[in-house]
Amino acid sequence: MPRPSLKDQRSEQILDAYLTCVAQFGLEGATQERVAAQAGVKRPLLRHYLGNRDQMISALCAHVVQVFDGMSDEAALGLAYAGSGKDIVELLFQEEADHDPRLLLAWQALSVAVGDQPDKRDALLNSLERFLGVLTGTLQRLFPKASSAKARAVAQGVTSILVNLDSLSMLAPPQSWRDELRDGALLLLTSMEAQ
Amino acid sequence: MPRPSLKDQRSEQILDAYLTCVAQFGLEGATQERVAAQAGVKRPLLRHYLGNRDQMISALCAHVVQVFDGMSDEAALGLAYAGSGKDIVELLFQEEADHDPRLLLAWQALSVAVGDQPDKRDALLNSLERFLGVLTGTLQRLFPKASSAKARAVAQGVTSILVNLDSLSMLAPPQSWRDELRDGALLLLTSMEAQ
DNA sequence: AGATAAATTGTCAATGATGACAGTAATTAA
DNA sequence: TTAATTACTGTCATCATTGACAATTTATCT
Repeated sequence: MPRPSLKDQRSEQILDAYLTCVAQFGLEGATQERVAAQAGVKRPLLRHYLGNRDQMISALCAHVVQVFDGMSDEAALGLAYAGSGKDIVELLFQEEADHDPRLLLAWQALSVAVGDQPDKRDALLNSLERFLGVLTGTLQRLFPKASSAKARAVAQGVTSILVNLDSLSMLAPPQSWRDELRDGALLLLTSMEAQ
Repeated sequence: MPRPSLKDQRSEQILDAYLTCVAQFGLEGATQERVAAQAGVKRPLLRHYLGNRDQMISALCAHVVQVFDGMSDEAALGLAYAGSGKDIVELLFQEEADHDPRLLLAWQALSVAVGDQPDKRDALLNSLERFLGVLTGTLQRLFPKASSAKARAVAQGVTSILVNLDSLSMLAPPQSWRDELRDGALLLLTSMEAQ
């Protein structure tokens, strides 16, 4: 009887536009006007589908976490075939792929903006924890002789370099910096073999 | 004849309050009201000393770069006495000291917000480059046998971990994460000895 | 065709942020 | 004491952002 609901589809579309704006302008800079323009809809629609500002932020947070988790799962799939530290680096730092930095930029913007709200704070931390878990697990599989603490430390370091790479992308750093960061990650991974 | 100028002193005071607000709320969230409240002055004074919004942002950018450069110089002084990778980590990751994460948070917030303005972009990149230079130089002194490319890659990695540590500070991560990040940096530095 | 429920748009009031400037207070030199 | 210059405050106009809701359109089922 009723017109078919577009709630899921439109919500996704708007949240992705929201994510883009937050990555570019920060949370406070991502006004409803900008989000609406980015999504190609009129502003009142944002409210219709996502509610008021606070609810929009909550929804964005959940969306970022969901996308991040999806990325972690995807990485886990790829890393299952990794046979060396070099394989890991090539998978995580591939440039030919369409890895856009929006996600981690939005993740960071949210982390500084909602870090005082325990529920969102934990959700963001958990999403990062999942990625760290994937990476740590892969390292333990590849280097079973190393301590799990070492695997964990290396995973934290590699993740830091990945995050930093996306952060820097807004400054359009020279290609050499990207190479150096990738090499840094490779060195860190290589240190898993030592001793 | 004239009343003595407080321009330098007040400007510094206001810029530091501005830096604090940008670290906490992002560039767009650091409204003049908030900055004025943080600095303990009335809003019209901001305009009196720093000009309009764009000029305030430019001034903040210069201020952040200046403080960052000062930190790099200070680090250079301390690193001059470092005799091992462990010394470097202890100096850069010391917790007893009053290293507050505001600076790097504001640096990041600015980098995503003004990354499209070549002058500010270059200023921010140069400030990071100075820090990288200090760290790379120290590594070359400590490990003269390693290639300079390797020193550079390790410097990039350690810097990434430092930046990430300050980013995460807003999420109040468990102490174990901090330890793991520090250990990751130490592993990276230790890899300078290999081969 | 008509009923129903959702999608979409138009519009206005309220609040928030910035720009601008007049006006007052304070400090120093002559 | 007075002139000169700066520090500081009060206040208003303007624009941007958000919240809210009425009104319209569209798609589906009976």
